[in-house]
Amino acid sequence: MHSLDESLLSPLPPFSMLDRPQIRTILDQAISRRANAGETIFEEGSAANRFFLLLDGTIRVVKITPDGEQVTSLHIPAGQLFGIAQALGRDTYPASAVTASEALYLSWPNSLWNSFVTTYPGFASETYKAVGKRVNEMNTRIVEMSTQHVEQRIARALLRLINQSGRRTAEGIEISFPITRQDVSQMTGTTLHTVSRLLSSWEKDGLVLSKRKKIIVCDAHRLVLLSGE
Amino acid sequence: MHSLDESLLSPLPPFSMLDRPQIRTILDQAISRRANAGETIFEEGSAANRFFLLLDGTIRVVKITPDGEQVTSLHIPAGQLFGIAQALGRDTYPASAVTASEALYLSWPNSLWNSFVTTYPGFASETYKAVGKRVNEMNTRIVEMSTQHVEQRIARALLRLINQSGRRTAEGIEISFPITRQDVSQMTGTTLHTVSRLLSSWEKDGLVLSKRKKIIVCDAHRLVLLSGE
DNA sequence: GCCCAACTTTGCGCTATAGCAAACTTTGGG
DNA sequence: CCCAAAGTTTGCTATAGCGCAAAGTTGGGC
Repeated sequence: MHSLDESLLSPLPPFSMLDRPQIRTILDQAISRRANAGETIFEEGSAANRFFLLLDGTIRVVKITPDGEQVTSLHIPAGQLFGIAQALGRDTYPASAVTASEALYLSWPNSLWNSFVTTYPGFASETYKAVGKRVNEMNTRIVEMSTQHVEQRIARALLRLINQSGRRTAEGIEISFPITRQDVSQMTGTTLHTVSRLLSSWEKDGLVLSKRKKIIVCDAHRLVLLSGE
Repeated sequence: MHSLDESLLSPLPPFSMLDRPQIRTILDQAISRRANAGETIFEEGSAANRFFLLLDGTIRVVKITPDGEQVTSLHIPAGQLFGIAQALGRDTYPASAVTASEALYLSWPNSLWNSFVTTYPGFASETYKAVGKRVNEMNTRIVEMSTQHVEQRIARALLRLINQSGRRTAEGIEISFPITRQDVSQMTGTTLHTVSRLLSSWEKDGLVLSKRKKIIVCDAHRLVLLSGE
């Protein structure tokens, strides 16, 4: 495990107020790992004894129902903390974390959480801000699922994805990690069939462009209209 | 505004580790208010400059969609903190708080939040535990809405309500605040019509008993079965 | 005690979407 | 280069639950 550079962490909100020696200490306490796409980093319900920072890639936060269905509650882009059960006063992870693409991440034992919170200025507040954003996103999901049609929900899901982890290309904005119809259906509470039909018809209309495991939004503006403002 | 008794707060989790003089100080800084059923305590999006504790009654946490539809994301029973935007690093309330019944509550200016968190042992951790529980509840909602049918969702909603604020009566367990079909539909993402039909048929089967603005669960066990284990 | 507004019930038709099924396509590995 | 596995498309059918409409019921305020 070779030494990581301080510049990795210094631009990230939770650490932005710290000086290099502080970041050095934090890095030296971290374990760094790489994971292939589709690997599970931690499992729902298991003892939460570490917290994580995603350096590269995307993480899917997934819940599994008693009858085996998967529901994706959140996507975590690079640069964010995850698995922060401590911030929610929990000693067990509320959901599983699965890599959507190849990922690089750091982790620390929970025993360090308190010292991070108390000794590093800005860490606590930025963390709770992140929690707040996720709570907000979940809330939005609930509202959407209660009031909107599948078409609008899928449109919004795509918009959220390109917003959060879009990559500009010649044809439009591409979702920067592999994503299947199935994945989208798990994010929107539908079936892969419906997603497939919808994407096909959008592709005919030039709204999107999709290959296997890949979605490119060509006309974000019209998608916004479809999503119901 | 007469003085409140320390025994009001001492059994509540966020304050349970404090001694009477500490609670006295906290109480003396609080403003106490009463609200009728249906009153809005604070509005989604408005500046979050106070935080609250519900002493009596029930609060509905409500979001309103651009086209005026209401979605209830949470119910808060007596004894819990609410409007704790600070804990989520926000400076604006993420949803509106509406009283479901007559309510009694305390509130403090946000400027005191930090001192509460730092000077009162247990306050921070208990608060974040509460946040964690709510996050969990929201997650559950999302999973339910994604995978379950209306019947199951409504069954669960009722079970959750009697669990959280049920009152034992001769006929069964009664939801301890006035609740309409409309309210239930806003909690489950359906229409009042569907809720009405379902409640009627459940009443025929002896599962529930409902009057105007009142629901009593007679056979919780069979309701659990309906909810899909 | 009566009236009105707020709730509730119920019927009917419609449609968005799930469910099922089967064929097709892509891709990576042996 | 071919095969298997994973992902995608598409057609058909069934139906849950919504939207609309209209009539009933309840209870609080005057």
